[in-house]
Amino acid sequence: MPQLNGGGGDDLGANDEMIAFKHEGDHEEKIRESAYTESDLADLKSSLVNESEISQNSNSAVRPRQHIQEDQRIYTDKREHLDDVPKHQDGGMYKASYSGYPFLMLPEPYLPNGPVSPSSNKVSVVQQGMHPLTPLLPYDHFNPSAPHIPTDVSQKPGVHRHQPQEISGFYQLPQATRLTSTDPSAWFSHSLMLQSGMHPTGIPHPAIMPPSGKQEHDQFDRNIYVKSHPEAKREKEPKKPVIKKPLNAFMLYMKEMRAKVIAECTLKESAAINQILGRRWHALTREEQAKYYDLARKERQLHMQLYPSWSARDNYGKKKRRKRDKQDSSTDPGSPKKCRARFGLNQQTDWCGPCRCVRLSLTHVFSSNTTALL
DNA sequence: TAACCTTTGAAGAGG
DNA sequence: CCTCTTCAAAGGTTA
Repeated sequence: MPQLNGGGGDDLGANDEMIAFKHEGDHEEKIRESAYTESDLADLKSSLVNESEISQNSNSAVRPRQHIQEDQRIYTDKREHLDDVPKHQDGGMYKASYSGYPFLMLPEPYLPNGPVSPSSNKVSVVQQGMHPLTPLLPYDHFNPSAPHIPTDVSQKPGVHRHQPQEISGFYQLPQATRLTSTDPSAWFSHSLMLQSGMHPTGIPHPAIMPPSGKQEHDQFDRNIYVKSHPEAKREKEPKKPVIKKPLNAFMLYMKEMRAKVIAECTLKESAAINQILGRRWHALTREEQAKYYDLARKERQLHMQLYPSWSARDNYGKKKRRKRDKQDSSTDPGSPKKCRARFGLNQQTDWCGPCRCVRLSLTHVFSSNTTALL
């Protein structure tokens, strides 16, 4: 997979973004689908969804190299477009206040009472009664009224003590929830967080996980490890808390949209939900995706500042994996993804539940997008 | 009980 | 430089 400019590039998207459904079988599915007679509206819609994806992706997910390069050229345009977004947002979008998230400031369209961007209505990220990104932002445990605000910022060498102006602007706390300290660096104390899994405000950072890696919501408040048995813990040798990877754009999108898809679909199986979300992700406009790329970029920036010495490599091997036989699911009859390929559109009664739901969801996506576009 | 499944994207490793 | 692998989330499923 082509690499983004991880350094100064500060990308908003991945280079292969235009190569949709790189995973096995999608190309095959598309071919099969296009071969079917469009006997019902749902099928038509579904096909058109794929067509739109295909057209975005130069007609196929599996193509000769020159086509891929073409994609990358196209994608470069997209990147340029995406790169523009934060520039616009620097003008103040991210200075908008947002309660519940300590670091990331959100563009106005995200605000519960803020203006709604007309471009953001296709797959709305705004949810009733809550901040639209609340479900995806892992920091909703943040308690601005935390009594403990350390005045002593860790002097650990190598840790950035002063947030760049850009960051402090981006991560400016909302008025109602702002800490009494006006020094953003006071929010971040690397050594403190590493030692205790806690944010210097006394609030644990979501990226910090117990060595077990297992999330225990009652103890961690989402991702945050809080020792419940300090004595017992003390006996064990102090293991370094696991600092998780920052979430990428799609992960942020999934966090936000998962509940919505589950509600629409009654499914809870994450594998199926994620398939739906993956397709919906591709159905998003560039602008809509740009929001998440931008959020992810800021996540990475924040993560880098919080844990300058952290590397993704640190977590390699943390998960014990069974023999990952990376089987080609196109040859795996048990793969729920392949029901359409196996049974065809005309025998959807043979499809498993997840596949039926994926299809229904795609139909829904198509309807939404078409409505929005019209 | 813990890995698997499933998705995209980021990052690292290795050829 | 390119390709492959791993890990981020999540929750039902499976070994």
